[in-house]
Amino acid sequence: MSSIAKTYNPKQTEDKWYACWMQEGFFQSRPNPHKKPYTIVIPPPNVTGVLHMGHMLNNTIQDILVRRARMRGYEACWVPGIDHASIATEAKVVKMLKEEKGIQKHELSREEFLKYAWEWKEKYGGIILEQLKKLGVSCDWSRTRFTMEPSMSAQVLKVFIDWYKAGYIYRGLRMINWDPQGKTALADDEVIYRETKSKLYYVRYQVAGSDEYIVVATQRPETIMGDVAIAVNPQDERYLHLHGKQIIVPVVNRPVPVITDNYVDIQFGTGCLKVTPAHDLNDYEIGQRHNLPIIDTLNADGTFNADAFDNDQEYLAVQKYDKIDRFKLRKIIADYLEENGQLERIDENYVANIGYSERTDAIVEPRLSMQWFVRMKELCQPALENVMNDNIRFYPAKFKNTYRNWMENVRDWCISRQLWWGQRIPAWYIKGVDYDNAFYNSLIAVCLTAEEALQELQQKADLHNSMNTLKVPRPASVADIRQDEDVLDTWFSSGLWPISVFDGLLNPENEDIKYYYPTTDLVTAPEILFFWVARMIIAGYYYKNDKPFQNVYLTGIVRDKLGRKMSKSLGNSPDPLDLIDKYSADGMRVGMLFSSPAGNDLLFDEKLCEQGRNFANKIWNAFRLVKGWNQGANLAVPSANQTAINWFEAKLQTAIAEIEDHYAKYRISDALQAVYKLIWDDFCSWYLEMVKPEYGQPIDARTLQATISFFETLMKLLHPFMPFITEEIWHGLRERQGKDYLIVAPYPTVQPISQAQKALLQQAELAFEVIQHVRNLRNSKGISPKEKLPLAIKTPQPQHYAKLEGLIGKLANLESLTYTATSVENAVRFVVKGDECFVKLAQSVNIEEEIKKLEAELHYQQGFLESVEKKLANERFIANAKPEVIENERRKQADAKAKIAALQEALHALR
RNA sequence: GGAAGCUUAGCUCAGUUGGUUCAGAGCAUCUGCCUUACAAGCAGAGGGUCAUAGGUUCGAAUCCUAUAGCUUCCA
Repeated sequence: MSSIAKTYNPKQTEDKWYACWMQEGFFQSRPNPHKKPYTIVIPPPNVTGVLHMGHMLNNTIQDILVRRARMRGYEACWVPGIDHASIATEAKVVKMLKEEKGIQKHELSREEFLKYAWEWKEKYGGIILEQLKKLGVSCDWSRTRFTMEPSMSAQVLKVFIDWYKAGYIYRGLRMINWDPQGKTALADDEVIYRETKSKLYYVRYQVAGSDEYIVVATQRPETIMGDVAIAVNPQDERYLHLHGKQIIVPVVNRPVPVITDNYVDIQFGTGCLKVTPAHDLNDYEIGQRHNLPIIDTLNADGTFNADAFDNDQEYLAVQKYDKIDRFKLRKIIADYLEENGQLERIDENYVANIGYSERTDAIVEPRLSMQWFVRMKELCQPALENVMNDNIRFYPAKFKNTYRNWMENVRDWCISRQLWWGQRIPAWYIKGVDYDNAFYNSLIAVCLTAEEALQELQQKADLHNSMNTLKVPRPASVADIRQDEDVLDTWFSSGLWPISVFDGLLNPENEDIKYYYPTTDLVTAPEILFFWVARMIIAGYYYKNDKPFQNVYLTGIVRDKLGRKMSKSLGNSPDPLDLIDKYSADGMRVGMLFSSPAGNDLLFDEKLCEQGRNFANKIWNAFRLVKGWNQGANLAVPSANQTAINWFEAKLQTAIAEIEDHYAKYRISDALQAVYKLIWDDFCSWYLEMVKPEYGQPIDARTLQATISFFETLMKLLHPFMPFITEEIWHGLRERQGKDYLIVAPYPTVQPISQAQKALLQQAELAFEVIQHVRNLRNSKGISPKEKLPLAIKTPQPQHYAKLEGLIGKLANLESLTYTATSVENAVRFVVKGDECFVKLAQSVNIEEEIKKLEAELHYQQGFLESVEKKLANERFIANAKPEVIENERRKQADAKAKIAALQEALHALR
């Protein structure tokens, strides 16, 4: 025994076994017609990211599922990979170039920039995947994919072209969310709304041809120059007299009409709304309804654009503001209004819901822009249906609601990004044609190469010129055409992930896609239910006419103890690698799981990892104990040991069934909890104590072999959660040959238990109760656990105890266990079921105390019996309740009666 | 503004079809133990009007309604 360390040392163990598993190729998967596939595609982490607690949780769960499937005989395939994270990566590379090399992005050509970006990706891109190995994840690393590698990009472009040709992708002028810092459009869901303290400016607008003025409340005075109308609610009596009048817009002195629109909230501000269609989504919609002009006063970088003003007088008025940043301009305009007596007041305590870019955190600007869109409505139909009818199951199911809500109100998806890092949109234009005008949309070629595009554009130009008086130039060579500058949204490529990782779009008949698709489980965060999950489902039904995965397990958000989301800026996130270092990967995995029911956020506490580490140590010491036993020659198995073996065998079977049930419902942390209890409580605290030989004594062969075999089963059950220590112990329990590794050992299956086993489990419960009473008695009387005590049981059914006598004697440290027909004098007594138990003590018994204790128990039992009998006396209960429920109440009644009788007898004897 | 969800022990959470010996676990607390596998441990104990108010039912933590508080998603 001395050769095994007293505390478990995970460090070498973990590195050793991970290397072994890799070398033996256990993670690698190939289509195998003799096995059923079990497939997971990893939610690809960002190339820019660092490992955080969310990855830990997410990948721990995936690994548990994969490892269990592998042991259960499935062909388990976990495909890892990373995504290119267009905006985030480009921002990082731009920053790096500026800080390290003093290069501005605009000084570089697209090709030069991309060269740097790829270098950056090569250097940092795989970090997370490397770090995940420390966690023990069993991904098939030979299948690692990257969303921008050529074969993946080719698939992305194919989809763009397909969907364009099918009419699902179009180019259009839309109000989009513009990130002035990233200088790119954002999808709706890339905008994060936060309550932000702001100011509300009350500005006076003069009514044309009168001295009257109205007051308009605005949060953004810098947009005043783009005002094209004043809107009031038609019901608003304060402004009835202004209907049809003209109002003079300050600064530019533009007369604009007063219009009425139900959108205007009478309560908000003054009830007058300035309408600036170019800079507010609602205003844009009002503008559309009322046929208002659009004056776009902002440049792409968020500065003022004086060129937007066609009217000379207006141009002269605003010329001085040209190229001034929007926030500086806000101040300037406010000051200007103030000086001209047009600013009535400022509400300094206004809180507005302001949109920020998810990537750059810049305040998002609504902007009209020519972008590419996916028409969602029709594509979403099968994706919605198949979730609602449970063809794809969500765990927890409550997310179906959220999903439906989004799918039913889905809006077209803006997929173009004004960036370089990403798949460049395969759309081609004729140089010299003004494509800002949607009229020329018919002169766009969507195809892979410039050569194809040239041909197509020539034809289109010819056709156009034959039908229109406004001619366009006919491109003579590829030099006369240009490709779209923009790239595609990253989610456009990750939405294809479950198909594209198997090369299923360009090579749809290949072995892999046929075998592994649809994948089995997807584990991800609810935050990206729409970004990602929904889009994979859409693509899945479009291209494979089948779901991309059968089950979606949605994890919670990892928060700190105070319930705050873990973030770098708050500094409240521990470094997962430090935690692994401190508590081992096994400990960390257990810590993550301990408090994470599906879909609920988990408040992470390092204590849980500590608990995981302690658990590993507990197992380790159980292992030390068993390894320390010497098998005695020709020793017969003692009957107490045989009972212990029979009991644990039965216990094990019920636990396996329970664990199985938890897994079936994706209650992973409950499954862990059940394994934890089985090992710590049932195996270590009860079973090992039952069979443990006295110090230095040998153990019989039957018991030793049974114990080792139990230990093996337990390691199998625990392996998905704690892969390292279990593999270590697996190899420590027996000599192993060849590929006899736990990672591929067959997982225990549920065996039904017999009536005899059920009875034994019940008898053991009774015995445990007796043992606990005796232990409690020692505690309360200050009697040492070493002092042996005599126990007498007064029972009409001694056979209930017969099998476990030896074990009761051992675990309660009894001097004797006898049955008695009469009360034992001068003894401490307790009642188990209907049986009175007596422990005679050397010290004298405090009769008063004993009476009090028994009376309290009696009082409770009587109350309980009363409630049960009330139920049974109720005719309607007897009439309505299910037979087994009534049966149960009868049993409760009988048990309580027996117990009361025993208690009364005990009290009678004492008095 | 629209929608969904949550509220159970000091803390974090289970509680499956309404009925299992007064509602369970882990952590924390308290008591006693350095008992020859384990102090990263052992043996025990205490702790809950299941948010509030009604309702349905023989029976409610569980179903319904309202109220309060919290959270998330969408706009």
